[in-house]
Order: sequence, then structure tokens, then C-alpha cells
Amino acid sequence: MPDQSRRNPQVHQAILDATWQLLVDGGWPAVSVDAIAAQAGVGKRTIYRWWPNKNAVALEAFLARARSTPPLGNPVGLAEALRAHARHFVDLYVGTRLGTLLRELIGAAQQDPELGAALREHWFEPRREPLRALITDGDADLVLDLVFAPLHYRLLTGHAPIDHSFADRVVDAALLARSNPRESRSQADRM
Amino acid sequence: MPDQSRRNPQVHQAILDATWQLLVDGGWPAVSVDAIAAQAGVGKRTIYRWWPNKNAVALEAFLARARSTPPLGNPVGLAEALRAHARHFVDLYVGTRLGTLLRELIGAAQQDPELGAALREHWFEPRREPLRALITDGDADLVLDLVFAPLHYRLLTGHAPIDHSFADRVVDAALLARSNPRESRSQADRM
Amino acid sequence: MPDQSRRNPQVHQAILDATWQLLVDGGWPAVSVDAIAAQAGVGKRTIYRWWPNKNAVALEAFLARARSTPPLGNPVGLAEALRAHARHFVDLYVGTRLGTLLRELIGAAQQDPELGAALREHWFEPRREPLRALITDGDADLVLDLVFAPLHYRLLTGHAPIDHSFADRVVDAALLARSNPRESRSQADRM
Amino acid sequence: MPDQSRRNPQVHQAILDATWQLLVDGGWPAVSVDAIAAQAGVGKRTIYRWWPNKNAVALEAFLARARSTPPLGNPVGLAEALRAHARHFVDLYVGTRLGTLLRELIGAAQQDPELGAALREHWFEPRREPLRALITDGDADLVLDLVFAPLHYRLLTGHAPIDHSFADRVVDAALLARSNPRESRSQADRM
DNA sequence: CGTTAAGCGAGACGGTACGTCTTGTCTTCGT
DNA sequence: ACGAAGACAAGACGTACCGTCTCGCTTAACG
Repeated sequence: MPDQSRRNPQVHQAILDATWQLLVDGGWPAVSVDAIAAQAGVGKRTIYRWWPNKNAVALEAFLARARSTPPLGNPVGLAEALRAHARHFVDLYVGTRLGTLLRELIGAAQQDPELGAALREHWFEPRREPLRALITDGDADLVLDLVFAPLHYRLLTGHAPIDHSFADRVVDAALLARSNPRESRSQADRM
Repeated sequence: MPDQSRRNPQVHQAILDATWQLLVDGGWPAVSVDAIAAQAGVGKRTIYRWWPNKNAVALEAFLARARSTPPLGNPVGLAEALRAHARHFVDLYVGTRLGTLLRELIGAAQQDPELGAALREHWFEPRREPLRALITDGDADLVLDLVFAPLHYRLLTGHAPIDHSFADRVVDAALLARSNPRESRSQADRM
Repeated sequence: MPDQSRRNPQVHQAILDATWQLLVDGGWPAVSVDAIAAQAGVGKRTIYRWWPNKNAVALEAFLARARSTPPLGNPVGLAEALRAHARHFVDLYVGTRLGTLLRELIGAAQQDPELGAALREHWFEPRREPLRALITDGDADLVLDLVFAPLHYRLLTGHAPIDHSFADRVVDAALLARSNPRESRSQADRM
Repeated sequence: MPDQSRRNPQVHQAILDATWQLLVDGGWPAVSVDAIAAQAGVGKRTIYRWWPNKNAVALEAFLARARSTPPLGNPVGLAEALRAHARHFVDLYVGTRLGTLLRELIGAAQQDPELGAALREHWFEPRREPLRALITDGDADLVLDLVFAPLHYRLLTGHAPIDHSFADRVVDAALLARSNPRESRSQADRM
């Protein structure tokens, strides 16, 4: 990987802008390295110099638009924080270009382990981490998954709608699970 | 779509077998229509005559191997059924070829709506439907999502391990949510 | 190399025509496999299926135009035949598109041994062979080189003009050499 | 073109040496401006400052190695001089790195008129000029071509071997042609 | 003696061509 | 008539090279 300091920031931005424009105009299928290069007025080599493939470029273009995402100006408590997060997710990623792109990135990551790792590092974890800090007792990752998983699951499979009501009920379930850890069933069939 | 009755069942099977073999040998990237045709000793035309694209072929090959999946010989109750299902999922789809393929199919479906619909119809719904029947009160789809979503979410993102313990705790959370619907928080901030 | 009989002759011809057209419009630098494919309305793959590279395509396009070359309806004798050939060369290849292409092909052959072999087989040898048969005494290849070499040498280096007069004098020299083999110098300094 | 006096002679030499080394190691295909720059430990800019392109660099590297070429310590006569030249050519340029490079330079010149002109000026003409002075009667350039053309022609086309015997016979033919100008045929068919 | 203009190493950049790959359609055979 | 074989158009892939350019550093000439 070449020296980052020699990178031309205008070119960098032009590539991300071009990628986003292609996404807006033609969706994921319109994104190819050739197309990005043409749209950005850039040589393909320049793209491959800084990114391993188009997935990485698309991820960065996505993150640049999504970075402003996490809300939570004044977190009063876990419940409020989770609810805000869940509703925020619904607002930003359900039925939006950003949401479609998120779906497609997660999809592409199933065949691109590097993209998967980058998504975890730059997308999932930055959103989980501040919330994890609020969960002092119980399995924080379980609770977070109980919130995030249903939202993403429906986003990816589309088997049922996603709205604020669903977000709220998912958060309720997660909170219940935290406060009431596994008394509901016998220990007998534990594996 | 041509006359189903004229279809040569041996050719049909050879294509599915070849697809599976390619999957086993080289993973999803090794699967191309050309490769399937060569492996099966079949013309590409024959494949396109019966399937719209390679995703559909792979889905069918997957379903053929996965069909035996649903357990539950004698369902004693919702809790048992959910737990059995969740653990079954862990056994069959975590760290296995089948699980990788499931990931890749869901991934491919993000850009192939037909594949998404087929997955819902032939994979997700057949597994949800018998369980849904057991959930008499509350939002059945919510409860099912609380079980299935975390499992699939971790399968797709790989951000945390999936084992029987995780499966059990997910089921506990879902059961809790069913029996204790949203009393835990005020109605005030409902949207 | 695939089965020749399955080749689509229209596609074959379209590729040669496109190549020639590019040559006429933009000269050798305008010829690229991409450009040929675009001009012919053909996939690049189709070109690479039948030719190893653009040199081979250009050679075939050249040969198709040059095939009609060898004259000599009624060869009366070696002298007449050589003179006709030499003048014919001047007429067809000096200052013409065909001549420029011949130069460029010979030039390209310096880095493409396959092209060199193809040129020898399909261009040089077919022109030498009928003349060689007329040279019954002496070293036929030497005589032929004494005719052809100066013409090609000037074509390639451009250090002096090529006209009918030059062609005639070259032929004279070659005929002299044949009829008067090496009496002109002592055997002493033979190596 | 910048000020020659400020040129760093070590850099100049390093570039020529690097070019030659690349030629020796990988042949003409290994020579690229990038490769020369890397091999010489020099910026590409420095190369383009002093040469128009890689052909010019290669030509200079060639000339530096070939400069010692012309023999002829004590020219006793035209016949001796021509014979010495022709045999010298065989010794130095047939089956040698230098000969291959000469072929490739002449080849490249077919698409690079500047290289062609430079070759004529710095390679061909310096070798022809001293010999031309010895040819007092007849067409000197014709005689010289009758010697040089067959040697280069076989070098470029490879259709027949080049050895001392061939060199001698070519010289004989040229001498014959000089002493016996065109009496051998009628003036009738002159054009 | 300092400043200033160039040479220079390094390498990013736009552009173009390469040769390979895959997709989905279409054609040619043989059975 | 079906199926194998595979040609075909389209176009993306990732690499190579070209020739221009922009950085800093050093180095010589000139003020």
C-alpha cells in the first residue's frame, strides 16, 4: 500500500463521489471499477492503488454518507438509547438508498471476507460499542443482537415490514431479556 | 418455461450434483454456469432452459441437501420446539458447507430479488410456518424473528460465535418477550 | 484452437473488414483488439478465440488484400519474371497503405516470432517459391535475396527512394550474380 | 530540451547501463521506462527530460555498445573494404544480443519515424559513408544496398542463415554489378 | 556567501490496451 | 425433438505501460 501522504485528496473525493453517483443513478449493478473511473475522470490504476476492489470503494462511499448516523445527544439510559438507535435505523435504512446499499454491502461481504471484516470494524462495531458500555449486567452482545439482528434480518430477507412499532417491540424484548436472565426454563436440557 | 413433463430427470439430477460438487471443491466462486455445464456434461442451454440463472440452480442444490432439516418429531410445546429448532440450526449451519452456502445465497439474494423471493418461499417460510402455528398469543412473527434473526445475523456478520448456549439464550429471550408483551415501558414515547 | 468448422464466416469477415477499416482510418496505432471488436460489433473473446493477438488479425487482413499480388500470367523467362515481380512490388507497396502495413508487420514481427513465421510462410515464401523454380543453376535463394532484399531494405529504412529504375537495376545485379558466380575475386581470403 | 551542461553524467550512464542490463536479462519486452527508472534508481522524469521515449534510450544504449564496430584499419580497396564490412556484420550481429537489438530497433522504427531517422543518421549512414567514398563509378548507394540489404533482410526475416560465405557472395554480387552496369538487358522495357 | 534555479528520486495520476472471465442467447450437430 | 457442445455479444476484471505532473531534496551557478 503506497504512501498515504502523497495521495491527492481531490482525486480521493472524486472517486467516492462518482461511486455514490453511480449508486444513485443505477444502483449496485451500475458500479464497476471501469464505471467509477470513467465517472470520476480517473485512471483505473488510481482506484486499484488505494482500494483492493470495488467493494472497498463502495464501503467507503457508504460510510462517508452514513458516518453522521449515530444519534444520542444526551443518553439518559439504556432503554432510551436502544430505542433511539432502533428508530434511527428505521428512519435511515428502511426504504432508502442507504439501506439498499447496506443490504448490498452485507450481501457482497458473504463472498468477500475483507469486506466483512471492514464492515464489522467500521460499521457494526462503532454502533455497538457506545451501547455496549451502557449494558453493565448480563451479556451485552446478546442484548445488542436482540435489537440489531431483527432489524437487519428483515432488511435482508424482506419477509416482513420494518417500522417504528417493530423497532420498539424489539427493544422491549431485548430489555426484558437483560433484566430477566433465563429463569424461564429448566436447566435440565442445557447442553 | 418448457413442458416440465419432457424433462430428463437424470439430467436434472446431474446438474444439481455437479453444482454441489463445485461448491464442495471450490466454494461459491467456483460455481459458474459454464462450470456446472462442464461438470455435469451438459449444455449450458439445458441449464438455462430450466433455471433462470445460477443462483436458482444453487438454491435448488442447497434445498435438496437441506430439505431433511426441520426436526421436531413430536412437538411437546413452543419452548421445546423453538429450542430444538435453534440448536438444530447451530448444528447444521454453523461452520458447515451448508451454512456457508446459506450465507452466500442470502448474500446473492441482495441483488437478485427472485432469489430472495424463492428463499423466503422455499427456505424461510417452511421453517417458520410450523412454529408460527404454535404461537397462539402475541405477535408470532416477532417471536420467530427474535429466535431466527440473531442466529442468521451472526452467521452473516461473524461478529460473535454461535453455539448451543447462544441458541438457548436467544430462545429464552423470545419466550420472555411473548409472555410479557410491552408492559415494561410507558406508552408515552410511542410514535 | 477450437473447431474451425463451427466458425461463423460472417463474423470472421467482419473482423477482417473492421481491422482493415481501422488501418485505413487511423493506421497501425489505431488497431487494438478493443477497437477491432467495437468496429466489428464483436466480443473481444471472439477475436481471441481465433487469433492469438492483434498482429495475427492484422496479418490476415493484410494477406486478404495482398493475395491477388503475384502477377506473371505467362512467364517467358527468369529475367522477365524477376523484373515483373520487382516492378510489381514497387507499384503495390511503395507509398501505399499496403506497403506501410507490410513495413509495420515486418516491424512487429521483430518482437513476435509467431508473426515472423507466419509472414515467412504466408507472405515471403509464396512469392519466392514460383521464382525459385525458374532458377536452375546457382544459389536460388541468394539470387532472390539480391532482388527482394534491397526493395524491402529501402522500404524499411527509407534511406533512399524506390522506383522502377531501382527495381530494374536490382534485378540486373541479381541476374549478373547468377550467371557469373564468384569468379571476380581470389579464393585466397575465403574463410 | 534542457541545458545539456547541467546534466549529471553519472545518471546518464546509469540509465544506459540499466537499459542494457534489462535487455540482457529479459530482452526488449523487459525494457519499459518504468523498468529502466527502477533499475537505474532514477525518476522517470529524469529519463523523459533527456530522451523522448524508450526507443531513443535503447538506441543510445545500442550505439554505445556498437560504436566500436566499423573496422577497416587500412583500407586497401573497395573489394577488401566491403568484404571486411560484411564479415564484420556477420560476426557482430548474427546470433548476438546486439543483433537482436538491432532487429528490434529497426522493427520499432517502423512505427516511430524519429527512431527511423536517428537510426539512419547514427547507425546506417556512418557505416555507409566511408564505403561510399570508395565507390567512384556507378551508383554507390545501389552497390552498398546490394551488400547491406541482403544481410539485414535475412536478419529481419530469418528465412535463411547468414554466414561468412553468404557475406562473401553478396559482396561479389555487388562488385559485379558495379563493374558491369546494366548491359545485360535491353532498354526496351524501361519504364 | 547566500539564494535560486535547475537536476533529480520518487511515484501519483489520466489514459489506453491487454488478455481473461462470466453471463445469457443462439446455432449446429448428433441421436 | 432434445440435448451436448460451444460460438457469440457484451462488458467487467485486474495489470502493464506510457507520458505528464507534483512533491521535496540536493546541488551548482550566479548575484
